[in-house]
Amino acid sequence: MSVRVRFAPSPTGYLHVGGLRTALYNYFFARKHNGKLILRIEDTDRTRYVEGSVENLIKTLTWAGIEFDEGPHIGGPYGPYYQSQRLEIYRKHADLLIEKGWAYYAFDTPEELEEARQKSPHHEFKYDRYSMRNQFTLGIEKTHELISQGVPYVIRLKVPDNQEIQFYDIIRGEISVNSKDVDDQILLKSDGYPTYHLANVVDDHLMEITHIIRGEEWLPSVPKHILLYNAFGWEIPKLAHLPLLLNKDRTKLSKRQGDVAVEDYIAKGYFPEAFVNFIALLGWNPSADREIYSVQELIDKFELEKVNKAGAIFDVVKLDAINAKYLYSKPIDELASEFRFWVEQRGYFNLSDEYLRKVVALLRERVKKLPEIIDFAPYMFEKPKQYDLEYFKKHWSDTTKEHLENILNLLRTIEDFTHQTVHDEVLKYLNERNLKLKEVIHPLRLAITGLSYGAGMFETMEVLGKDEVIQRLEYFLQNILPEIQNEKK
RNA sequence: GGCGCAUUCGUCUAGUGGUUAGGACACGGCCCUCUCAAGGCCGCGGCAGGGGUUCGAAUCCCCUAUGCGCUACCA
Repeated sequence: MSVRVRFAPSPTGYLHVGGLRTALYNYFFARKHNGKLILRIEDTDRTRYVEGSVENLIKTLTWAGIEFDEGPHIGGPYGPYYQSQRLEIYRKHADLLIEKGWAYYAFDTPEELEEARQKSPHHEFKYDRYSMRNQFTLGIEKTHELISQGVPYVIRLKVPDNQEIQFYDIIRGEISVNSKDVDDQILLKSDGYPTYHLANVVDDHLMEITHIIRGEEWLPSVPKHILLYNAFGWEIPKLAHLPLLLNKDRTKLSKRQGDVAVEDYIAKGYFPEAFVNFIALLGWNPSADREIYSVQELIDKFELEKVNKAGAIFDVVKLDAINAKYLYSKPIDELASEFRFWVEQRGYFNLSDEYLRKVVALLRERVKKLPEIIDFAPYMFEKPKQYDLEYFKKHWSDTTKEHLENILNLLRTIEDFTHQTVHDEVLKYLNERNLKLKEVIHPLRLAITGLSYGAGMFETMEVLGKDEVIQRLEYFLQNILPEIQNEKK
């Protein structure tokens, strides 16, 4: 039987990084086994629905390079792929469970249930079908009467009293739970929508899903699902419950402690390849002898059996390191055109492709993310607004001004303004006077960039160009120098 | 509270009875050097604890501890 897996998010806003990893593992698994990947939207909670989130989900998944074979955006033979459009199907199956005696009607209101919960000492509440308001306490006739009168009701799963429910998880192995610890789960809500438990079992079966790969938070409800599969007489898909992604303090990854939306990382300028690479390695590792893998390699090497059991902390430092590796190795032209987007977002237009290419080539090794170049080297985009005074104090001597003026004149004479020529000329000047490069290179850097750090100074000068360099030197010597020397006193 | 799952350097992990417990990121040092990076070399640092089983345990079993998840007419 060919592999069919699904990613089934809830349209509640953004794509959670944990969700992305789940989607990724499903994607890897599907591709590796030449199977199908299905996108199914679990929108059975109308109160949590966020307008436009499905489009956003698909957009973000696409950014990450995940392609679906079936889904709401592309259709497919097992649709509809919105659960909200499958209500009759769930209703029919719920009725079937009632008929077979696997489910029953209940009339307790949310308020009544809440009250019962409050009364129990330590969250010990479990639905008691022999004391609450349902078809067992009310009787069949009364039940039908209430239903025909239009009294709201839910359909609950009738969980057997004391039965050991066993199942096998590909990642965790044999797991066993006694049914006495399983609640009579609501399957069909009073608004006619199914709960997750009914909907996912029915859909996974009807959509012929062969492997359920999802987050660990679903592990405790597997017994309910097993009961449902058995009640319907259906085969249970293979199960694989992924470990959770955690905050630095090992709590479940949450909004409070950083960004959890994939969209946030897109906005920060991480590359999709790098982000996917990083996320994929949280909870699974093909060999551990390196950390950079292409998507194709991840697909080829992926094995559910090798996924870790314990949760993994989402560490941005590592993400940055991986992103930096991609930044150092991507083709310059590709980076340059992408860089234009970030540069323009910051309000810098009218920069040539060639200029952006040079800036990226010179500075990419000094930052973790492409847009960081703008903050790291603002002098590439505008004249210095301020000058590092500490840097000035450290490298300025009584003769520095004179040398800078001489070098400025020297630069004016250079026709071929490349880093090599400038370097040679400046060094010639220094050698003639028996001076070291350090005596002028820092003052030059300060005058031209305002900062104490940056790429090689001759390379920087070449990129900025002769006119700009001369302008900046002149401006510094005439306007800035008197000012800061004044301050110094 | 109940039930379930988990536990190898700070972090991500390799490891499936015999290894000096390996790698990467981070951190520290050195080299390179016009600064900052990058790169190279070196270093720091770990099997949660306790019992078993075994000639031998990070690996198998049990207990404890800790963490996490679930315990909704949310997914």
